[in-house]
Amino acid sequence: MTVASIVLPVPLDRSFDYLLPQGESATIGVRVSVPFGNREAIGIIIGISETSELPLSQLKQINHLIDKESLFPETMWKTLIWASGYYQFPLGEVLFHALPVLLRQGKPAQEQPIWQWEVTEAGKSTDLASLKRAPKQQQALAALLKTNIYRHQISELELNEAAFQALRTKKLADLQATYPSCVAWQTHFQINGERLKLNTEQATAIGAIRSDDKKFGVWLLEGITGSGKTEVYLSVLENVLSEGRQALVLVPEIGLTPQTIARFRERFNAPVDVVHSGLNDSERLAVWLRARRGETAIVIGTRSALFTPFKHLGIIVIDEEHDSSYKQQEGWRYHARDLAILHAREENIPIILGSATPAIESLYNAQSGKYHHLRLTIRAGHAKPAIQHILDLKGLPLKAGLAPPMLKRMQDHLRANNQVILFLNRRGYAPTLLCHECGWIAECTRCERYYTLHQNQRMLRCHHCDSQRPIPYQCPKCGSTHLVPVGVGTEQLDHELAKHFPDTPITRVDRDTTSRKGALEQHLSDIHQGGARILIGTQMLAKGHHFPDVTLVGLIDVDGALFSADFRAAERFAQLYTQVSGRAGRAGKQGEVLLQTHHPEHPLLQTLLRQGYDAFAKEALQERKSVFLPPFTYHAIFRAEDHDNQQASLFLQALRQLLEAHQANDSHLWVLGPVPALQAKRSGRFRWQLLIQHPSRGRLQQVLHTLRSQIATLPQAKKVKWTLDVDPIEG
DNA sequence: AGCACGCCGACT
DNA sequence: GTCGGCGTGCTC
Repeated sequence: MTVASIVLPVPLDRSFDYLLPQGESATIGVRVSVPFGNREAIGIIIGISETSELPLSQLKQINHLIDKESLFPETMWKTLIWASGYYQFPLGEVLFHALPVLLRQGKPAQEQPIWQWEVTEAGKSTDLASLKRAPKQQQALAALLKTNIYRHQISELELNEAAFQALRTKKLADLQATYPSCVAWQTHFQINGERLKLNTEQATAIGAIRSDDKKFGVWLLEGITGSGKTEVYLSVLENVLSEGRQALVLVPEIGLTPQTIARFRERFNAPVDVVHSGLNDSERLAVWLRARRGETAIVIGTRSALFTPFKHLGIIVIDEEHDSSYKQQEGWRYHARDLAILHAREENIPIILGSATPAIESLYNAQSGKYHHLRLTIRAGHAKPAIQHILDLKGLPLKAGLAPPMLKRMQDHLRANNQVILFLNRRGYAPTLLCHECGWIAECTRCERYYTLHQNQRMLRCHHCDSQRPIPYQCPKCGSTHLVPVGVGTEQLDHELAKHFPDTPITRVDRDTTSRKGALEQHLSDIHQGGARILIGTQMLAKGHHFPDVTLVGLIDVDGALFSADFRAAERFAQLYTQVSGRAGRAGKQGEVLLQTHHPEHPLLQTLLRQGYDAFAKEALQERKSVFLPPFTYHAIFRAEDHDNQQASLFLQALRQLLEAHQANDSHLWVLGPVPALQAKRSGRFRWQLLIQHPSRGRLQQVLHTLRSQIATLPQAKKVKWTLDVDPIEG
């Protein structure tokens, strides 16, 4: 009897043993259908043996095997097993997460056929006139006599499915499965088009990576905006692809711009597959299969594209490696950049981390020699660096959060026929609605957070749980009708500027104006075509896009980032600031960046503006070192939530007690909490968290591991919803 | 996670 | 009298 250990997509940290059907053989990594409880489930075999901890008579038998060979390349398998341990997340859920949806559902790991209608012999010899009483069928048959018709094209040809089905019952036409034919791209690989002329820095970077591109190595490519990072990626890829090896390119969630994709497609005479949110499940599976068979040369995609299996992967590129969208923020909280590095090591291939503003962690790794550090400091073309000003708000009269000098500069830039971008990281009209008589503030009771006033929708909305209610006419406490908005959001900025610049078209880009599908793209193309002169946006406008006619960038409220409780807020601000100021004034036009703050003397601002991102990062690293923060220590956060305010806190307190036993013989183990989470109450649930810190990653892992096995014995654990976040990026 | 079993409140 | 609420327990 053969016993198979099987994991399932359930939050259980264990496998289940099943008997293999008589005469069948199986290997690790294949899917099976098994009876599980009183339902049927898809599982993945993780081990084969002759024995089980249970008597064989108690084991159920596998219903059937779905795959003949493992769905996971050897290296991917190792990476995923490691990741399950490192992130303390059940292996079954990790493995299923790494598969396309259709494979999770048990669909065969084969290309879905494309169905096409074709005419039968009987159909060919049929007189069209005989169908004159069924005009639709007549048209359909006439069309089929000319050429086969793909099922998905029927509506485009103004024919209908029913007509074809009728022809089938008459045996005049039939459906035929076809599979896209494939020619090996390697045999006629070619590099297209003219290469841009490289500057010395680019040539050096390319040379360095190329000379070492057969083995593992992490290359931190730090290149200022406009310094030609993409050109470096492309040139390095030339080498890899010409040897018949494949490439994986990861981009941030909103960084997948058509221009970037076009550059990869244009350069190589080889198939480039893009995994984006617009793909349906079968298209995703198709990319997965093509990559696995080696039929695609390059896969470009966001975080989850990391799990694409390749026949012969030659290199990984992580663009904008500092971007927080590489960290999964729910369920299995993995970091795609960190896992990609691990995977590259497993594959023994190079990995390039590209950014204008590398993560502090990455710079630290470069400094300590773990990564190679390459710099691109020369901006292409004639663009001069932007002029930077700090605008001290103290004592200035503000109009919708704008100081007079800001309005003046906007006026100047608009007169010169340029575009202006204003960043304000707060959507809605005003962050609070206040009663002028008694001081009452409109608050979402489920989250204990202020409602944001949305004037256009005539609603109060909670930005934490997304609940909404009508704007009250009277104060519910004192009955006064004198309710006033306090603070400024993008919507209000929009209103005010429309009054101030009545003839200037304004576009606002935030979650409210881009929630409709395709709306963001529409806004962006408007901006590009010059249809908007003033652009108002939250952070989402900053990433990945550049607008050549923008010469003035205004940051409306910088103080929030300077005095945040989250130690990473300053880093994120510095990255945003550097990215946007790098984009001001390309194409030979002088750019200008204007920062509004009440704290112009703040050392962080001073360093950033006078000496740039690298100097800022050095100081930030020093500071983190002195207060024992990452990357000098490692963090893990237990979060718990419950409807009852007590339970989550009690559970974490119990955890803390377990930790105290570890602390007794390990003075480096720090425990902070339990404390209420940043959003202490959300959607009616009370949220608490417990931070664990240790200077040794391995030691922290051991502690987490034992802790997790102990949790099962805690009675409090069953009452609350808890999660563990290893290497959290939000406090 | 599902899904069943099980024991208490408002209803055709 | 039942339908159904979600607490608890189990899954080879």
